[in-house]
Parts: sequence; structure tokens; C-alpha cells
Amino acid sequence: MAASDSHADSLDFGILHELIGYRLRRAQLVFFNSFADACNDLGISPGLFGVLVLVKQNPGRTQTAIAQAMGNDRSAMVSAVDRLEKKDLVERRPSQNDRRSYALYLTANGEAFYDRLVERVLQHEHALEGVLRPGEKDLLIDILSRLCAGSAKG
Amino acid sequence: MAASDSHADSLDFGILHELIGYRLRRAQLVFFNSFADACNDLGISPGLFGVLVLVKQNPGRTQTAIAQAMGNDRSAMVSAVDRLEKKDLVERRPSQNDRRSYALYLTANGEAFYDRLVERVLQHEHALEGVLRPGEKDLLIDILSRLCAGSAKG
DNA sequence: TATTGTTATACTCTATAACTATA
DNA sequence: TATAGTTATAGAGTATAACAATA
Repeated sequence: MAASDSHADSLDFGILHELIGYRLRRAQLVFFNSFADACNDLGISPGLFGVLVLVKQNPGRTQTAIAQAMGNDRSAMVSAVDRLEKKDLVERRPSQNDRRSYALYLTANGEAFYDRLVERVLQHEHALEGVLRPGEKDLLIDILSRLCAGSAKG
Repeated sequence: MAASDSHADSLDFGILHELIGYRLRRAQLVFFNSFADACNDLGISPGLFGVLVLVKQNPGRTQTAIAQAMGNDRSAMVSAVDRLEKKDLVERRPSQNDRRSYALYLTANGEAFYDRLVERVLQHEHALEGVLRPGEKDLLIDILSRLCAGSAKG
């Protein structure tokens, strides 16, 4: 390759590198791809993992409640729960009070799977924490949570 | 609403709230939606903004070079540049050395538009920085850039 | 042989609107 | 009337594979 190749050297990112939005996007993409590498064989995406955790921690809630907690539309929950049901991880039980809705629970298989999955996710998380200095993780999470809370979304 | 409504109280997020990956995803979503609110009338998404900045800072580069800098496949650049060309912001000029490729430049209109756009984006950025304490922005960007650099992607 | 731009294609994620059965 | 789950649909965003022109 000659030095005159227009794609050989790195580009000037200008303002991009000083924008939180851009840095967030890149970092989130890194985490997303890394999560996929870590959990693809289990068939679990970050979104499905979120559903599993919320159902595990809040058994008996409706699809709509889970969707709201995740910040998604309830229509997006249908295929998510479908997939988790097909994998025998989550179960739709008829709600007792309200015959319109389902109560979501982990299956017995889902409970066991959950432990293995969390272990895998924590491994993945720790691997990426390697570049952080002591105390920076808590600070990072604190900052990110403030950025989320600061949005006038409701 | 009765206190027994299963969707009335907030859910337990368990491990999610301590996972950098989850916090990144939520924060990035907040920024994305906020960016859209700020720039929708200009017809510019975060992705298109990235292309504009890179072309502005690196005039004459090829689509492939821009795509690589953004971490995207070059096929994704086609419709992006198409849209920017339709808006008279970016121009494909035949490359002098290599007749396979185009050299990308901002149009005269694109240059003027760019200044207005950057002003808007900085406004949006400053609004979201409101929840940060002095020095936290630089630290946040430093941490995020380390998280990106730490990924074995190449 | 390898690369650029392109097209076709597909897959994920997500949102909206409308339907049904309930409430 | 309003709500829960569902369906159909559509729009981004992104990726792969293959092609023509060119290197």
C-alpha cells in the first residue's frame, strides 16, 4: 500500500469525539456485539435478557408491565415472549383477576437457565470492565442513570 | 386506580441496574430520541450527522473510507450518501486516481447547513449535559472511549 | 486477484394502527 | 370508554452475497 492511499490513514473525527451522544453510540455498539458473541449460542439477545431478568425479579407481571419497564411498546413484547416460551424459559399463565392479560413466570427450566445466563453475562461484563479504574464503574453507572433520568420522557 | 393494580408500582430491575451494558443501552436511547427531537425538522439522524462531520473534516475521501471510520459496512453508505445528495448537502465527485470510487465533498449549501446543524447538535448536547457535574463530561468521554478501544474488533 | 460502488436481500429492533376480548 | 394481547405493517439500521467496472 502506498502512503497516498486515501483510506490508509485515520480520519479526523472533528466534533464527533467530543460528543457524548456519539461516544455512547459507539460504546453501546461494542457492548452489543460483545454480548452477542458471549450469548449467541444461548440464543439470548440483550433485549431478551432484559425480559428474563424482569420476569425473574417480578413474577406474575403482565406483558405490558414488562414492556413499560423496558421502555418499549407492548406490541414488541409479543414476539419476545413467544421466543422465550418456545425456548421453555418463560410461561404465560392466565391472569386470575383479569382475563385479558397473562401473568409471566420463568419455567423450571428457565430458572436453571437463568443462573447459567447471568453467570455468562457477568463474565462478559467483567471482561469489558477491564479498562476501568477502581471506582469508575459505579461512577459511570451513576452518570448514565442521571442522563436517563434527565430526559423528559413521561 | 387501586393499589393492587399489577402495573401501578415500579418493577425490580435486579442485576440490570448494575450492568454497564444495560445502562449504556438506556442512555443511548435517551440521546437518540432527544437527537431526533432536536434535528427531525432538518431531516438529519445521528448516523447522517456522523457522515456529514466526517466528510466536512475529511473532504475527498471515498464512501468506503467514511464507512470504515463509522464502523459500518460500505453498502450502508449508499443510501446515506444518496439521501445527503438529494438534500444538496454532499456531492459525489469522480475520483481522480481511481475511476472506481467517488470523492465526497460538502456542497456550498452543505457547508452553510453544517454550521446551523452543529449549532443545533451542540444545543442538544448541552441540554443533556445539565445533569453532569464539573469535569464529569471529560471523564465520561474518556471512559467510553476506553470501553470502545478495549474491544478486540479489528 | 482484489477493491469500489452498487443492488438485492434479509434480519433485527421498534413503532403505529386496528382488531378481539375483556374490563 | 378504556385496557391487554395480538396482528399487520412499516420504517430505520445493519449485514451478507454477488455483480460490473476498475485496479
